[in-house]
Amino acid sequence: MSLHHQIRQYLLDQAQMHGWLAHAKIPSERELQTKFHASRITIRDGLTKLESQGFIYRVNRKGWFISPPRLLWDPCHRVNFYQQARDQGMQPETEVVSVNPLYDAPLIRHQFGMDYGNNLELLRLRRLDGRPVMVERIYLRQTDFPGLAQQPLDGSITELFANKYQVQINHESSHILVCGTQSEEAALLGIPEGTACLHIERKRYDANDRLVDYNLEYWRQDALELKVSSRK
Amino acid sequence: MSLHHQIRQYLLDQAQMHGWLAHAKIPSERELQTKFHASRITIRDGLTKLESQGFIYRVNRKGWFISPPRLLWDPCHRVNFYQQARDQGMQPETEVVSVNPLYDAPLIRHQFGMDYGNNLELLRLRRLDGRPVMVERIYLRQTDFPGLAQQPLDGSITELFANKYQVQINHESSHILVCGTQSEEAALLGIPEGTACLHIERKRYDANDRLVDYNLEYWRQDALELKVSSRK
DNA sequence: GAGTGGTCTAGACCACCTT
DNA sequence: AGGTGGTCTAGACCACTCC
Repeated sequence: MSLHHQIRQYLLDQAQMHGWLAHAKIPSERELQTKFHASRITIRDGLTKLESQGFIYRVNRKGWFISPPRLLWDPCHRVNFYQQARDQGMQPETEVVSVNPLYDAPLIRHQFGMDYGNNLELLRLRRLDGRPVMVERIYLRQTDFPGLAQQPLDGSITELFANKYQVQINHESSHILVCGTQSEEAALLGIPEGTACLHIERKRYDANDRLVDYNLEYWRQDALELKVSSRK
Repeated sequence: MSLHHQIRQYLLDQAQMHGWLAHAKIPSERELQTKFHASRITIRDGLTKLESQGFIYRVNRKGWFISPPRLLWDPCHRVNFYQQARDQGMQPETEVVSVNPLYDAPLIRHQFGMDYGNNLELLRLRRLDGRPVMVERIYLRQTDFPGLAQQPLDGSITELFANKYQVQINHESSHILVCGTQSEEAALLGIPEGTACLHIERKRYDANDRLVDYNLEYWRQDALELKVSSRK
């Protein structure tokens, strides 16, 4: 029986015995070493595998913790993040990390076609029950949303578009894949650079098929479960 | 600069210099060891990280290879797997691993409600350009599809439903998440047990809202990119 | 200062694949 | 038989967190 199975079983047993809950800290790597008479690398291999399966997660230099249930999310019937989280008994938070004009970013500007103008990047970190779970970069045309940086940006961007600027999202297209985190995203999420994450790239359009915003999301891979339904 | 970055950069440079393509074998771990004057564990850490990012993949005890482009897949406008793959210049194959009646599987039978009857499990392995990329388990009611096991099962199940049994899929619901592979799935995909994979759970219904089939897919995480559009 | 994970070295033996 | 990855030991030092 391979080691990460043993560790998994041990953690499951302990969790049941001691009533461990989501976010509970598990014994340190050195404790597990003596418990299993194994070397630290072996233990870490097992923990890393459990992490990649979404069973535990790590906080840099603090420890390993039991993963909570995933947030269930429907990218099509896109309801408000706060609503969605609260409905599932989680405490959502949003932190605005930075708002910056983009002077030179050909790949982003290319998304907006010939319609250049200065683009704006909004970088936000979202938490559930205090744990950072997602970093998103939102790109839009500064000219579409004058004075946006002075608005409260920690709520629903969609609602801000609609209420302050009379811009309605009509339809959207998303790509979903597993990829690695870049250094800034990793630092914000509190995970080592290069750790795999669930990546969602989304383009949202108005009723005239004009791109309104371009959105890159990076989710801790144990934090999200997507739900997609085809039309009936 | 962290090691997996160095390795990544080295591999990218080499790939460009030598014109490496998708599925090209990269130097063995021991070769990389001498090249980087690093211990094997350090090398493996780097390779494992590159793997979890979808940049390289492994074949058990054979080596590490450059990942090909991902198959782009829309679970809503569910076109035929073969069609989708060929349109993207990939060579698709399907292997029927087993077809077995399920006598006792409460979790599966529960999906089919009170309407028990013997359920059937169809286990298939799908390849792209010779590489195993996905394992799927399809569950259905034996009574809905008499003699199914005698039909050719390596093509589109949806078309078989429609053409041989006059059963039309009307709508479906999918859940998408990252999880670990069980031993049988891992063995079929040729990866170590417990490796993270992209998991899709799908339920498909007829026009009367009756569950037709229940489908569990396990994708190598570097093999797939999902595309989802909201209605316009 | 003590404890945590992050990174790394220098070996070892095994199972399996290729030749 | 020789090469590959899979698994493992027994150490080490560092950066950071907590107290």
